[in-house]
Amino acid sequence: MPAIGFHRHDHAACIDTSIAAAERHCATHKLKLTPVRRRALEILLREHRALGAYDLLAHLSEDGLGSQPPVAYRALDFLTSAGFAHKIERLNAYIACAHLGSDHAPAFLICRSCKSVAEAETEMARGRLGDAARDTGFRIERTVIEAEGLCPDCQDTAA
Amino acid sequence: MPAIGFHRHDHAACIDTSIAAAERHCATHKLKLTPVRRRALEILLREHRALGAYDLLAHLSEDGLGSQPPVAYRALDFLTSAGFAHKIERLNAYIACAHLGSDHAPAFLICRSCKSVAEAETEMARGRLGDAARDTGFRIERTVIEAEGLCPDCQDTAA
DNA sequence: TGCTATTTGTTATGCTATAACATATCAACC
DNA sequence: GGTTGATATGTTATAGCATAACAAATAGCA
Repeated sequence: MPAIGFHRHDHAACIDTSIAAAERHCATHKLKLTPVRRRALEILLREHRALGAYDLLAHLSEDGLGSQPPVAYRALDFLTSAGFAHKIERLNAYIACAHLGSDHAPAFLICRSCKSVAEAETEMARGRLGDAARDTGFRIERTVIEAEGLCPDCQDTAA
Repeated sequence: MPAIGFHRHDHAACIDTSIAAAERHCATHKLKLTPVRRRALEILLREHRALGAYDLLAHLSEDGLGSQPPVAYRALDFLTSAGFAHKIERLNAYIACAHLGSDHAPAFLICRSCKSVAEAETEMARGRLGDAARDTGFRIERTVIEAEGLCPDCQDTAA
């Protein structure tokens, strides 16, 4: 299972590994992976794409785990706070973390054609953002780094 | 008037310069800076902060220039397409471009305390995002680069 | 002038997100 | 074991962001 990229991988194993990592992280940090939260994470992992909060809610609802928006948003708050999922600001959507367990500042490549999203890692202090922050004395706490464009497959299709 | 930063500058001159640059750009590119569009740009420049579409609409409405959401969104579409304004995805808000006229990939520093926003410039191919794109064959068309944190003033206040 | 494309006006609606309060569950402590 | 406080869930209502669709006006050009 590659950390970055649009290619295929052993998805069932990827889900199991991620859930196990989430459980370890919760045990270590005294967080509770309750049924709703765990199911939400499973759904995001299984879909393997950015889901809107209401899409997630629809899935949760099928499983009898809440039917009102706050249920989904609370689960997403937990997952994003714990680093198990990320919000894609450009899409107002949420995606399971691809490097679950490590503390990181994620970056995303978003295909405008097939809507697939790949996660990379960044260093907050690098690039112009870091330069600008240093120049002005700004203290960065969180970064949103997203690129929109065409993934390799969709470039081929277009050509 | 500095391109980057949170400090004071000659704001009236900054507005005039930007409007003039916008007019030149429209003349060159056969774009129409209609009354609504021009007023919207003036409002964004004058406010000098990120405004929600409905905030902008309220200002336009005071001037008798439309009272329904699409009016604001159309003006914003025009301004952002032309590069006269940018959307801050993290805030669902819009801000006048600080380097109006030049083609660029903007980056933003957003203070979570006072909500001020500073614009810097980036190179799309730099940093991890560019590395990841090259590694995977992804073709970047647009980037969203935003940092959230504390500006120098708010760091001082907190201390 | 008449044609066409663009812009604006307006209604209605859909998607995204949270405030507020009630209820339930859990863990720690006496 | 029961009380207490903190955390999590259920539910209603509403706020905030954005666009589809169509009608009317306006501008540029043959």
